[in-house]
Amino acid sequence: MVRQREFDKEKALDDAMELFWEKGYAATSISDLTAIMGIQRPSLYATFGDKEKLFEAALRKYTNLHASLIRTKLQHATSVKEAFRNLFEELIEEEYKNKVSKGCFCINTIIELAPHDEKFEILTREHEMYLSVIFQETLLKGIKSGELESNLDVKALAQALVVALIGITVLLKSHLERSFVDKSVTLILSLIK
Amino acid sequence: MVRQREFDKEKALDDAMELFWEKGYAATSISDLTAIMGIQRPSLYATFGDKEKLFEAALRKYTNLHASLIRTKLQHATSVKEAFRNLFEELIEEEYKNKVSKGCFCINTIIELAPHDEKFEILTREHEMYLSVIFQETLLKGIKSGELESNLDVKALAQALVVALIGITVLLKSHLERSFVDKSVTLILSLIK
DNA sequence: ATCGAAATATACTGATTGGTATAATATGAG
DNA sequence: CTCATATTATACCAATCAGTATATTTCGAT
Repeated sequence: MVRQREFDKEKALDDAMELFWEKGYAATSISDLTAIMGIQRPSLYATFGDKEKLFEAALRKYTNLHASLIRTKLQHATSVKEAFRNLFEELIEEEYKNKVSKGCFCINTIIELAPHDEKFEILTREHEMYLSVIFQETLLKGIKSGELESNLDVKALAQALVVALIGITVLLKSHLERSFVDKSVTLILSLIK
Repeated sequence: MVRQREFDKEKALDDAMELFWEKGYAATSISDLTAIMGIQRPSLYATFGDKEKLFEAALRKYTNLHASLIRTKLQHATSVKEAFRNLFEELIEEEYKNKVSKGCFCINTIIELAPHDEKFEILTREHEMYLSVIFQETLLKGIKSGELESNLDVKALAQALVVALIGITVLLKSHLERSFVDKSVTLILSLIK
């Protein structure tokens, strides 16, 4: 090792993640990336391989962050019902705040790349399955604490909540009126008994 | 008018719709389009304007077809519950049949273009709202016929069903295991009482 | 102080992008 | 038959694409 890298690799990857997240794979050019990452073209290729490798690294970073964020939010709540309500409401609040709604990087990739590239089909599928596992664990805790009914179909409910989360996230990107989103969320959360 | 067009405009638009639906806006080139539409480049521009205009025409054609397809399916059923069950199950069956899952052209566009182009934000939002109206009408018929409880919150339920439909459609693109999808659908449909 | 390896900056590659200019062809109106 | 017009086919445009060759700079090991 002789000359040290002048930029922060993780910071650069963060910047790439944000841009791919907002614009998708095809609509993001290498020039866009080097501009926002603040590095030169050959540095990008030397550090991250090529455009697809960089995208994959960015997506993996996102799914890890996203999973641990959701896990944390669900853990730090006294009531399971309240935890899920907060999860959905914060998502809604967040998306209405931003002018350009980026949605979920993983969902965006399911739509754009999963059907055409098995690598991303697997990566995104495993993330969604992992979310349902987190949801299951949370629901189980609620049953143990006596908050939720013991005959609840935990697996089905967790999976339905993932479906709802995805549906809501997509709808938020077209700025659907707030009451539409709120009403449907309330009804779906009523499945948690 | 002197020389008649040698190709069928609606047929060509159909072909463009299929390709945009499968690959999205950015990943579809004019060369891809002229190849599948079987026409020359200047014919495409003379007939449809430019790439974005062609995409918009294709999407409008899709949303019209999609809405009337769903309306028909819901009308031609004796039971409202069965009608919604069939709607979801046929969607699932269809997506598992195809090797490349195209999903829903409107949802794909919400993800790719709605956040960056108000024209598509509005177009896609209105389609999803229209679907919820079709769902509401169907649920109301079920109440009138006595099949459904009269105190049902029709609007909220219709909107929740749209959310679920979107979530399921997205998940099908990453080829999630069948039981995941089936279980969550069954639970969500249990909201129709 | 010198050498070599890695990171940098500039400039370049061939291929592809969306969009057109041009010229040949077809066809109905007069 | 002739002319005007719209459609066709070919060939082209500048701009941008992903990726790289080259040359310079940096800096620790010797």
